[in-house]
Amino acid sequence: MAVKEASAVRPPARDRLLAAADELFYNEGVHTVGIDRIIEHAGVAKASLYNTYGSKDELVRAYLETRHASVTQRITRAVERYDTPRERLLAVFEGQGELFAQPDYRGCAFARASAESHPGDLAEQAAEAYRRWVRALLTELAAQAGVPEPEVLARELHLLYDGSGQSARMDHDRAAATAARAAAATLLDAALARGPAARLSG
Amino acid sequence: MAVKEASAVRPPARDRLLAAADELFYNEGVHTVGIDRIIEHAGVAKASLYNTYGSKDELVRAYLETRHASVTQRITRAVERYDTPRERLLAVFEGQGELFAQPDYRGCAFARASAESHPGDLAEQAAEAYRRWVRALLTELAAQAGVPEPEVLARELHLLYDGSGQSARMDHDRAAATAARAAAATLLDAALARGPAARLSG
DNA sequence: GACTGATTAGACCAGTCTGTCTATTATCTC
DNA sequence: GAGATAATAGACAGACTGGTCTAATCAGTC
Repeated sequence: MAVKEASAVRPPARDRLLAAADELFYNEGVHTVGIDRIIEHAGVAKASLYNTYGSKDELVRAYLETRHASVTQRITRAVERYDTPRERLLAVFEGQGELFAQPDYRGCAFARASAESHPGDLAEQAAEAYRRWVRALLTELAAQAGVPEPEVLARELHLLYDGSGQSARMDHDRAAATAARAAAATLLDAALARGPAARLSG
Repeated sequence: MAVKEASAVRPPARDRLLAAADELFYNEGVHTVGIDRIIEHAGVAKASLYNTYGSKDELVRAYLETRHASVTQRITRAVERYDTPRERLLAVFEGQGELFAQPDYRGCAFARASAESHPGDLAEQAAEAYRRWVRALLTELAAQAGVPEPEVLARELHLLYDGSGQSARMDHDRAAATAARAAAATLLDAALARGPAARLSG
């Protein structure tokens, strides 16, 4: 056995720091929460944070990457639960509803982080990547549903998606995703009624 | 003539401070912008700020009140431009489009300020008041349009309204309000088709 | 010119922030 | 036990924050 196998022996300090960052950054804001709060919450020395992540910015990046992976995975799984294109498209809002149902949901992490950041900042880049992912997913699912102009519908649905997140946060309305799903169904049906699918059925 | 008539002689320092606060707070964030930046931008001594507003918090309050008055006035005027209930309802999104068309639009001021603030904070209260105003307006206009359940439609339209603001900010898509208006028209028509108005016409 | 009152620039205070550094302690392999 | 490694607590630096205070300057009325 070698002296050490860095990849096999997982240092818990890194994970505890990330968990603490995730909780505090998300709940109280990236800007507001200081290094001292994080290392205290993680039970870790300050030097360990800087040995592990190098800077607060890098910790923020890791936090946002974790959020991105977690959210996209949840939405993807919700979509994969269904078979029909219509259900799969609407499932995006069901996945969003699952996010809202978490006990301490406080709004879209990227919208929050981006609102605190400067233009071109790390947080804004992460938010833009997330938005591109959502838009691409909605466009693809709209196309598979047979909508004549998938980009147009995807744009409208993205409005609902964003609005739903904001309403869940600011109105403390966890059923916002349900309303968004209903509105999305209406928009989808209207788009199909205007498109080639309507000609086939009519 | 008396020695001074405080209400007649308007001190420009107060207004210059408010203008500087409006510009800097909105563009760079309430938290990020410090007192020094504001007084420098306003061309005013620090003591004048504290003699006039008392604290940074009070300046933030004045800034948000100004924004509230300005935005609600713009939306109201857009609505009053039309006569038919349908046009008046959709005009809300036209007024929003006018906001987006401003050269340095950076998203809903209340969403931005609220994202930086703590729960129960001054900024969050202002954001909630603004949201209540929007929701009440949408509900009233939906009712006047003859929709059977105005609250339900208003909630969906509020999602579009919020999403539109967020898209305008984060996607730099100033035509977001146009997409929101189109989606709102679809939702309105669908709601009317389900309601008593449909029975009258069908 | 003298008085009043507002405004000015800027020093200053106490606190917070990120980040560095030192010195000590715990852990683990030999 | 010896030695290497990593984690620890915490002092410290430099920059920033909101806010107070002093002292000088300016305006307008008598």
